[in-house]
Parts: sequence; C-alpha cells; structure tokens
Amino acid sequence: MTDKPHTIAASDADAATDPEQPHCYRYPHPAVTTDVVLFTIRDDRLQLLLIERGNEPFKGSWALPGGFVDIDEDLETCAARELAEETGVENLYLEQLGTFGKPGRDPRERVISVAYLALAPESRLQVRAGDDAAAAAWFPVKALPPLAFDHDEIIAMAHRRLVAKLDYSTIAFQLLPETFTLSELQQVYETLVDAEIDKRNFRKWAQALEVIEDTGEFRRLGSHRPARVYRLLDRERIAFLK
Amino acid sequence: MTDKPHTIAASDADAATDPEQPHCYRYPHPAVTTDVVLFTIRDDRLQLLLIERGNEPFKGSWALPGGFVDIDEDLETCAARELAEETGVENLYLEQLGTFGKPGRDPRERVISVAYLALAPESRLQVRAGDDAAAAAWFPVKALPPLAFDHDEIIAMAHRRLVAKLDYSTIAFQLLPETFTLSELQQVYETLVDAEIDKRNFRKWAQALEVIEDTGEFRRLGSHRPARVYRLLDRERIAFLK
DNA sequence: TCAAAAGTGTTTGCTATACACCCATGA
DNA sequence: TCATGGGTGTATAGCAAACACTTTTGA
Repeated sequence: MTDKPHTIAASDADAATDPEQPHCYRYPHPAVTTDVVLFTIRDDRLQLLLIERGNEPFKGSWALPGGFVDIDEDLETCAARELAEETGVENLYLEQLGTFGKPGRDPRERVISVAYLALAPESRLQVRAGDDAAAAAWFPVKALPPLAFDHDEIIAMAHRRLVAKLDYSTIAFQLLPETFTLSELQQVYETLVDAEIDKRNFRKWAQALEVIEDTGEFRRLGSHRPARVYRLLDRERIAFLK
Repeated sequence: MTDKPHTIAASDADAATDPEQPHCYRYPHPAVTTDVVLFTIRDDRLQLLLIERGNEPFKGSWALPGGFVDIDEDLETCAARELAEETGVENLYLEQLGTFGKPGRDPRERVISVAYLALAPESRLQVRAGDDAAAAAWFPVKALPPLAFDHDEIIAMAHRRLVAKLDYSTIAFQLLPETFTLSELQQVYETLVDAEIDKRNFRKWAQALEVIEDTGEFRRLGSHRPARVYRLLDRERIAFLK
C-alpha cells in the first residue's frame, strides 16, 4: 500500500472551521454506500425490492435500498441495517456482490457503492416504508421500472450471480421458509432457471444432496394427495456441491 | 438509496479553512484504496508480489501493492495503475475480488479497500521498485511473511477464488505466456491444485476445450523429443466451461 | 368418480478416471 | 545407446437426462 500522507479524519471537536462541513481531509475522499439487491419469489416470479426516490437526483426513479456507511460501521452491517429499515426483517441471507465506483455514477459527488445480494422467502418479509417514508415495492426481474444511478448493472450482476450459484451451491434454499415440500422447492428452481424441470430427476437430485430431511409431517393443500414436508438440515448455512 | 444530506466535495478553491485539510464534508468519509493480489508461477510454485512497508503502521511488514483511489479514477484503473507502478507491466489480467472494510483494519483512519486478483506469466514481469522506492519481492503462497493490515485474509480469498475458478473457467491460461506447450500448461495446473494430474487425461481435456490451437511449431528444450507449441485462441478472454 | 398434485425406477448416453507403452531428440 | 520428457487409446464407473403411470385426497 502506497503511503500517501492521508491524514486522520478530523473529529468533530477539531471543527474550528465551517460548522456545516466539519470533517476535513488532506485529500478528497469518496462517499461509500451499500446497496442491496433483495430477491424473493412472489407469485411464482423472481422479484426484487426497490425504493422510489423522493429527491434529486433521479427523483421519481426507483433505486435499490441502501445508504451511506457509518464511519465506524462494518460494510455488511450497513447493508443489513439498511435492509432491516426497509423490510423490518433481520438475519436475511446476505453476500457481497461487488463494488461499483465508476466516477460520475452519482452526479452529486464521488460515491463508491458496495453491492450486496440478499435472499429471503416471501413469508419472512413484511415490507414497510422506511424511516424516510419513501415508497417501497416489489418488481419482477423481468419487468423493472427505470432505475436510478447504475442500479440496472448491479441488478444484472446480482441476477447472474444467483443463477450461476444454483449449479454449485444450495443458495436457492434461502428463498424457502423453514419447512417446504419438494414441489415448492422445484417451483423455486424452475422460477430461477426459467424452465421446466423433470420431476423425478429433480427429486432424486434434491434428496441425494443430503441437505434436507423429512420432517415426518404432511401438508394438505387441496383436493389431492398431501405432500411430505421437508426441512433444511443446517439452517443458515449454504452448502457447496462437489 | 437513503438521501442523507451528503454535500458536494469542496473544491480546492473553497478551502478558506485549514490549508492542510482543504477537503471538507458534512459527514465523515472513509478513505478508499485498492489492493492487488498478483499471482504468478515461478520455480514451479505459486508466488505473489508483496511490498515492504517503509512507514508506520506496520513498518517492516509486507503488504499487497495498492494505494488510494484518486477522486476521479475508476477502481479498476486504480488497481491497474498501482500494479503498473510496481511491475512496470500493463494489461495484466485483473478481476475484482471483494471489498474489505472492517472498521479498525487500518489504525490511522477508516479505510475501505477494494481488492483485485491479478495474474500474469512470469515472463511478462520485470518487477522494479515502485516510485516510493519500497522493496518489492515475490513470496510463495505457502511461505508468506508477516503481513500488514488484513492482507492475509485478502490473500486467502484470492487463492480460494483462483483455485475455485479452475473448475469452470480457463483463468489459469493467464499464467502462461503467449505460446506454451501442453506440458507447461499441465505444470501450471499441477502447481495450482497442488497435485499430480494424469498426462493423457489432461491433454485430452485441454484439447477438448477448444480454446487453444496448435501453432505448428515445436520447442526443443533438451535432449528429448521436441514439444508442440500451442497458443490461446482468443487472447485476453477467459472462457467459462458449461 | 373425478380432478389435481404427490410420488416413484429404469434405460441410455456422456463425462471423468484409471492405466502403460512407444517416440524423438541431444548428449 | 541411453536418458529424458513428448505423445498416444481403451475400458470402466459414475452422473445426468429422458421418459409414464399409480397414489391419495377433497370436492
């Protein structure tokens, strides 16, 4: 690491200067935010959470939930906090996606955004407007509105990552509630790959994974045979396949 | 994105205050750096480039090459620039690895580092001391010296990523010069996976990839049969395997 | 008794692995 | 002629894909 003489951040006590801008540095510093792509499956479609912007720039456009990183806050903590503020839910699956820092991506100042991918079953989400009273809404990945900043790029990367991980991890189980039937699991996979999957092959594969167990219970969901109910073996941990 | 009232960065002209710290903000801003894990294969071992720190903190420890992001500089451009300053080489393979921002990882101020993974064949590298005259040296991944900051974590992630990508991409070809023999290619893979590979199976696999072509030339390297020389088909592009 | 989803095996092709000898060269 | 690495094929096992009918329930 090159040792340019960056100085220590001025504490508020040092602010003998402009009381509006009390944090001064020898060199310009970018602002750092986190943005979160939260996917869930609703109505058999992959959807994600967006917030309507109430201020310029991009007033009226939709944007990913996110916000500035507090100066003593870990990046993932920041992403989780922003998400909790918007969704009211904690302990969602969260993984770092990548960092977006093209100069000019925010017209106000240099902003570098650390993007996160989050997944949750619809059942765990009760989206309410955030503290800033902005509108929050779900949009199908296939029908997104005009987006602020470079959020279309971030979403595209999140979607590619999610689909790629299906092949070698059990990440998709994060989109299901604690218990589920094999048909529900299959529907999740079919939605994600946007194709039909053979039922017998899918069930064989799922059971060979050794990551789910039969609860012994059955779910009656209509005028047809009840379905066995399964549970993820090690909750909150995603497995990697060979 | 939450709309906290971050202000525009003050330009130098605004600096009516402390001339030592002319860049002032409403809220504290972290510093942002890039750090690069540059791997190459030397002496049949996977090695990486480190810089000896000449200043506190961690004076005398070794650290990844890297440095602060200029306020109008793209992140990848910054990583490439730092690398060029250390190695004198441009157009190395470079991919974003992840962002490390734990509070306290730099004792001076809050520093968020965007880490990059870089690969190059030894033949392209002519490491010279950087402009800051710090010592640069290669270390085998298996025998690293004490490292500054959280650079051990960054290196561990880079190594995991590199090895993981062997399975589904042609990333390892970035460690070879423009032309190479199949034995040289196999040595690269054996070094990376740290195991012997069956020669016939490896050659079958490599040729089925359809990413290399026979140049028609031969390389005479000793008192034995000359080896066919191959070339990567689409230079500078890594392929993804099913 | 009907409609609707749950549940269940076998065959086939492909891909990964194991394995041993001859070839071309320079010293 | 010998030492050294270059170069080649076949047999087997394990995984992925195709494919259709019976079961259980509620209405």
